[in-house]
Amino acid sequence: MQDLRRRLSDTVGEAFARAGLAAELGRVTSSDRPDLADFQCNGALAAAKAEKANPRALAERVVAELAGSPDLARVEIAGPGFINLTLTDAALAARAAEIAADPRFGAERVAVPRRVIVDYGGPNVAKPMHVGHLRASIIGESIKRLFRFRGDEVYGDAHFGDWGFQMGLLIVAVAEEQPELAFFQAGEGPFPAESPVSLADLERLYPAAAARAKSEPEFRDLARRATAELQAGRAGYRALWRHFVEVSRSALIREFTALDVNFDLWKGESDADPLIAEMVQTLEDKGLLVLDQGARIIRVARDDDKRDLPPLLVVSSEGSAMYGTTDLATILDRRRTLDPQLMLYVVDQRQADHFVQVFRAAYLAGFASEGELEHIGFGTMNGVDGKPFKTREGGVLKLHDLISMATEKARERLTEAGLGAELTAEAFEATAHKVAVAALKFADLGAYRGTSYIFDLDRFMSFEGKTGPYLLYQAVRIKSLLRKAAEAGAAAGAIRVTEPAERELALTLDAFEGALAEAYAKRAPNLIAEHAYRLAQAFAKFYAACPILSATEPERVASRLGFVQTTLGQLECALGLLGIATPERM
RNA sequence: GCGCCCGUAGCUCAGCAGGAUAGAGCACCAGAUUCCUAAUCUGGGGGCCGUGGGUUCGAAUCCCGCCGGGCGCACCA
Repeated sequence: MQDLRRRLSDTVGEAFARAGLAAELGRVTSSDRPDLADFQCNGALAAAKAEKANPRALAERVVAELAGSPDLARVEIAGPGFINLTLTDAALAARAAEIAADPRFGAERVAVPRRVIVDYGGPNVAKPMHVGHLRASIIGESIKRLFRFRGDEVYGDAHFGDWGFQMGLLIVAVAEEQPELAFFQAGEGPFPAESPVSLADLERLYPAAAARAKSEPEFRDLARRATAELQAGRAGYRALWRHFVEVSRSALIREFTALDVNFDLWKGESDADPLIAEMVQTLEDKGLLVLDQGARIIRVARDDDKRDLPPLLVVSSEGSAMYGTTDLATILDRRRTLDPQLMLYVVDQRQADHFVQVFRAAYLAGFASEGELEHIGFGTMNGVDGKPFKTREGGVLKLHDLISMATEKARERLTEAGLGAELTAEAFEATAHKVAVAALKFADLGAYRGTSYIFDLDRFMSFEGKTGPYLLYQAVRIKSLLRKAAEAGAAAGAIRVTEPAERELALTLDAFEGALAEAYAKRAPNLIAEHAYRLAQAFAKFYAACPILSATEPERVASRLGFVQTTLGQLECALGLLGIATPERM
């Protein structure tokens, strides 16, 4: 069940072929001039360039071949040779009816599903999530949902940062504060089952230790040795480390759940550790490892590189694994377990070079084929001053505090609207939370992921304009209308298209598939956000222009209720792909 | 220094497989409600698309230079 754009592309493509031109030129797009037509084809212009012919004359030939197409009310040539296509109301109504009957609201599936791992979120042991994690979580979650909806078999992996130097830092920090702990004794244990540290301890110890490591080489070396010993399997360190991981993970899951971000896999960097020794041997056997300044590296530069790409560091001069090492071993691990056809890394754009290094190393080692690994980079979130987001005191804002701020603002707005009186305290709180999450997510996903954006809570939380709350409002208004319809015993029926607002709504509903297809191809959720907003707007127009329950004829009520129901379904579907849930009232 | 990204309306951002009059939201101005959530809708003003060249019948979009901003450049992730 294709969308109108695809069907028209086929029709017009055939007309191009019959006119002796390339069928690919028949590509149809939605009209740039909705006042003139529904769709357009610019193929005659491209054909004219190739054939050195008059574009209007070529367009005439194509249009002649289109004569008699039953769905087209008008076919016109405009300007230098645009072919403008206008559908009949009946064809539009038929398509709307298809969408209404479709549990996928007009969206298609990929022809050949792939197994895909989306690696996102990037939480770390001992580090509370901060605003920097917001984008990775929001964008990754949306891409995961989009790929899954398109029909791929998708696994979201949190890829927990639970290995490497920061663990050594924590171990020496705890050892310094509580040297009497059993964990620091040699031997195989047993070791205490209770964690000697709380989340607050970890959050206090880690930044202090990280800062000290920068200024005190002795301390840094101590931590490096601890890291190496942990990775070598020292039992006490392992036992202590497991406590760090558990304390951190349970806190992180709470944070992610608040954002409606859910992972299928909580694999950590440590899971790749058992593979490292073997992997290093394999890399050695393949002749990829080179000893350089005491470290073992893989050279990944290529002749046609425009700059000097540093090698991938596989084993540090201390003998420990680096994040590139675990990333590489993780690819090997995934190859052996899930064997995905695609791995998407939703990570800050600033790590682009790192991923180029890791991916090339993986290709060289034969752990993946060219094109199976993809870095989905994103820009930073900046403050209203245009600089990376900071708290008023200049520190990094915790994600938890950010969500609290947004929720508080949502409560204020809802109270202003008098919603507090209508809902139970519990329902009010749930709604406020939904509004807050919608505001944050829509603001983030509304902009193209690659560019940085300015975080302005007041703007995001506005109930007017291109915001999450506006979209929720439209959905809520529809739900309210449908409740009234149910009370009145009115039901949706055959869809008819008569009013201009109905035409526009039908065309917008049809555009869902195109938006999703492009969002999928470009890994760009902002296109879904854009569609959701257009749909909400088209509905608002329809709602203002067309009486629904109070329409005079029962057929019209039924038809319009069909539009209403379908709009709600597609809107909630689109918002769902953005990770946004709608409340019942607001 | 080398490389990557960005520069579009007062502000925040789309558009960039070249194509008609460059769009949206906010802000500003003017309207609309006996009726389904007006937290809405309608209309209006506002732009040498950073800049200078080039390719093309046609450039915000492609190529080159320059200016301005952000970021990255192995033993932290």
